Parts: sequence; C-alpha cells; structure tokens
Amino acid sequence: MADRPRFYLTTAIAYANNKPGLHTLYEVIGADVIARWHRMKGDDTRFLTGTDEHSVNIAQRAAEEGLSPRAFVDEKVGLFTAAEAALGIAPDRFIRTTDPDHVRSAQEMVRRAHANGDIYVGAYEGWYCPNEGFKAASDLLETAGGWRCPNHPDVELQWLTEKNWFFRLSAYQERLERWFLDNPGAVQPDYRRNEMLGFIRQGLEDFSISRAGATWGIPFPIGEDGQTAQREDGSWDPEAGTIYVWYDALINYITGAGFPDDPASFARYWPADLHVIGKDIARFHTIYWPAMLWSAGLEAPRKVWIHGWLLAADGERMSKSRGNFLDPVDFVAAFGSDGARYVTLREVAFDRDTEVSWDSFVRRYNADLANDFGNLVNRTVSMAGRYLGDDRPAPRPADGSAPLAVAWDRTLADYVGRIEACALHDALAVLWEFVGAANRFVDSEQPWTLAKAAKAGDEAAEAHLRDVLGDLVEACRLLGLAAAPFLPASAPRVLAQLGHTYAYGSDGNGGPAILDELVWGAQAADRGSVAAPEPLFPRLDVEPTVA
RNA sequence: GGCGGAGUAGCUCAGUGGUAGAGCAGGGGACUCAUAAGCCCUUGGUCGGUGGUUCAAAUCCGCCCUCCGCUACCA
Repeated sequence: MADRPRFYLTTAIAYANNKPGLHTLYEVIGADVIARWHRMKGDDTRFLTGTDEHSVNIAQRAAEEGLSPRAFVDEKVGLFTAAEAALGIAPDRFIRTTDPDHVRSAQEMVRRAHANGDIYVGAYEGWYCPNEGFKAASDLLETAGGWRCPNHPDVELQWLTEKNWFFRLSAYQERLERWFLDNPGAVQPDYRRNEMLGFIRQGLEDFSISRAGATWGIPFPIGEDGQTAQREDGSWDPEAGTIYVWYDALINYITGAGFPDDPASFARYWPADLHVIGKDIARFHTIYWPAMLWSAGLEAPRKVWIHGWLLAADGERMSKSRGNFLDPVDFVAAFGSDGARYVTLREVAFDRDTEVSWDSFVRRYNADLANDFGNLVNRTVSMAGRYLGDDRPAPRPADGSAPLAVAWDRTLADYVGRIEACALHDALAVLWEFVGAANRFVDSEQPWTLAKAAKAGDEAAEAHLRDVLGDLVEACRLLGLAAAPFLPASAPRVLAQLGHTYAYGSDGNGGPAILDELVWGAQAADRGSVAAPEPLFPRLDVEPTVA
C-alpha cells in the first residue's frame, strides 16, 4: 500500500436538515466516479463524504418535531446514506460532524489557531431571530413589518452584539493571493478562480468562529481568559460557547484523513488531492480553509473543484421549497442506479450550471444507454453466439489492420485526459463517440452477410467474420471497463456477457491496474465463452412522475 | 455601481479572420445482427442589435439590448 500513489478526495458535507435531493447528491455521484477511477487505476484511494449536523437551525427544527437534535440528525443521515447506497456511491468513510474524532479534531484546530495568535475575542453584531439565532442580511425577508427571518416572519428581529472569537483572516491576505498566483490549478475552473482572486483583492475581513448562545455544537475549547474551557470532570464550560460553522464543518476534511488521532494516516493522506464542492461555498473552501490550515501549520488542499448546479427547466435552482426537486429514490427507481448516475453526469456539465428536465434525462438514457451502448453490446453478443458458437472470437492485433483498434487509442487518451481534468461530461462524450464508431463498424462490415457466405463454405468470409466480431467484442470489453466508474453495476454484467472476468470489487478496489486493461487486446490471449445476450438498459417508454 | 461570463438550427452546445457545425428531436430511405434499436440521407439558422476595421468577421474594435456569476460571515 505504501508504494502505491495515494489519492484523497472529498465532497462537501451535506447539511442534515432535510431529505436529500438529486441536486445535492449530484456532487457526490461525480466524486464517486473520480474515486472509482483512482481505485481502478490502483491508487490508494480515500473518498470522504458525510453530513454537517450542528447549528442553531437544526436544534430548532428538532425541537419543532419534538426530537432531540441527535435523534433528528440520525434520521436525516439515514436518508442520505440510503440514497447514496441506491446510487452506488461507495465512500471509504461517511463522516458526521457529531463523530467523536471530529469533535477532537475541530477543538484541536481551534487550539492551534489560538497558539498561533490567530484568534481573538471580539464583538459580533448582527440581526438576531429570537427563535433561530443570528441571520445574515442576505438571508432576510422583507415584509410589511420590516425585515424578518424567512422562517419566522412574525417575529421581530433584534440587532444584537455578542462576544465571540474571531479568526484573523486579514493576516493571510497576501499569502492567499500568492497561493492563488503560484498554484493556478489549485482552484478550478478558471472563472471561479478569478472570482475568488477578485474577492481576496478587495481586502479580507476577520470572521467569527464561535457562538455564545448555541448549545448544539462542538464545545469551544478555550475560555475568554485564554485557558482551557474543560473542567476537571471532563465536561466543557458552557460559558465558552460552541464552535461556529467554519471551524466545525470544514475541519471534516482533515478528520477524515486521520487528524489528530492517527498521525501516520494523516501524513499519508493530507493534503487532500481534491475537494469537490458547489459554487455556493467556494469562498469558504478556497479562502477561509487554506488560511485556517496554514494557521495550524498544515498544508492547503492541492485542488478545489467547483461544480455548478442542476437547474430546473425554467432556470431556477432546484430546491425542496421550490418544489422542483428530484427525489433520488424516485430517480433511481425510474433510471436504475447506473442510469441515474449516467444521465446526471452526462447531461450536466461538471463545471457550470445546466438546465435539466425529466424529459431530457429520459432522452439521454434512451439514446445513449439503451439505443447506442446497450444495443451495441446486445447485438455483438448475439451475433458472436449465433454465428460462431460460445467460443469468444479474439480481436485483431493493434497493428493498424483493425480500424476500431486505431480509433480506441485516441479515445482512451482523450477519455483519461478529460476524467483527470474533472470534465466528467466530456469524458463520457468521448467514450460515446467510440460507441458510435463501433455501431457504424457493424453496419459497414455486415457480419450477417459474412455469416451467410461462411455457411456456404467461403473460408475467407468466415475468417473475416471472426475478426470483425472479435474486434467488436473487444470494443465492448474496453467500453464496459472504461465506463465502470460511471456504471459500476453494469460493467460486470457487460464483461460477463462477453465471457470476460471482472476482477474489481464493488467499490472498484482490488483489480489489476485499469490502464493496463484498457489497452486494445489486453485479454486477447484469454479464452472465454460469450453468454446469452441480456439487455443492459431497457428502453424507457413512459414518462413517470414529473419533477 | 465594479469585475467577469454568455447570447449560433426546436433543445443542449462546439466553433476566435477565409464559403455556418455536432449530438438529440423532426422527415425520408436501404438493411436486418439487435432493446422497432443501429446505419445512410435530409428539413432547419439574416451566428442578440448596430456602426466600424479588413480583400474577407460568428470570429477583431466601439456602442446598445438581454441573461447569468462574484461583489463576506446562510449549514
């Protein structure tokens, strides 16, 4: 394990206040594909996702439902893990900010910032909803009675001042700007990087990292006097307050690598190779987070990838409250696990917002999975079995005589490049160009005509038939394997129909290095039997529920 | 207001000086191995508007219109 390259990637952790929507899980599906790709490459891969469970808001919601905060989040977390399982998402750890090691981790980070002189007690001022706590100005609702909390429009807001700890982000302005300039790949795509750079250049203000009134949170480990807030019996002084969101939620990334309990693991996996996040939290991940890490003597992540959103057909952001929400469980029921993964990642560009609709997903599924790829495998397996018997035909050598072998070289290079660049939708487009080439190859060679000639005793036709079908079987093997990170449930079925073994585990671990397997003819010497053809992606004829 | 991006076929988009492209959707055709799928052909656009530079502009420059992102403490 130690000699393998490691790859540590994370998603943002989801706020556990509701059931998950497809637009939330979209990011996790994409990250799961990247994780599987690295596992299949043979990298020592660690994929972290999870839930963010603290906050005044969650405590309030729990109280409204007559639940303890813990029971409330336990229920929500169950919905997330079930939906992720349905989508074939296989994290190496599902982290919860209520996990004990995460609590230790967040507190240690606060202590380090304090030891480094980066936090101080200041006054936090803001609009305060008596039912919910401090509210950002951008989050308020204008009513006849003035500005109000959107969740409690009948309650008058108060302008409150509270003593809180602040992090000296202002001290890191120059270093952050230099980091952006020296590491142009660290924040991507470029236009997001430019936005963040512009934000830094406007001047950075300190931000508060504690809340005095909140109780559902990680105890702030330091008292106002600068001494530990832990009492002799091990409990925490409530007067010290709790850690506010950023020193809680963001910390999950290092907890997941082993901080602070497992230094060996942490040394191996940190800094993270990739944080996949949504555009709404770009600032916190590309500006707050590196500064917090530096303050603790740790390295910034190597790359933060900022993806866009699924938009409803009217261009509106999907959300439960807007009612244009796709339920992942319904979605998987309609499209299947792999179908759901494929259509979201193919239809939505991974670097920008995209309008989607149920119809667009159905069209994409039928065109790409049922008609093009599924049918290619089906007709290939069917013809190989019917014309040649069970014995699987071998591909022609990659010496230039087989057109598909020549085309595959370019396809593979492009595919790998796109997937490594997080251009997941482009990666699939490249692969499906090859699907088209294989389908055209069938029609240009007309194996059924060759089979008739062979049956009539034409030996040259029979030899050519064997070559053509051997090439097609190989094309299907390569496609099934290459697409496995996107279609993890279907890939073993593809290979099985072709009479090939599938050596990877259910999370993509444990098999041979995929780049070796993706060479044309890599398994040409192995013998096998094609199985009975079985449709992989049944066509969808009806439009089920509307989004 | 400031900074940045975008407006190209019904839909999603590619195309940064040289006679308008792809996929899907629509129409037609030949075949038949296949999930009535695949393959071939095809309808369709004054490339947001306007003025300019140039032998030549979707592509460069000016102005205008429309839309979008960022412009600090939401989890």
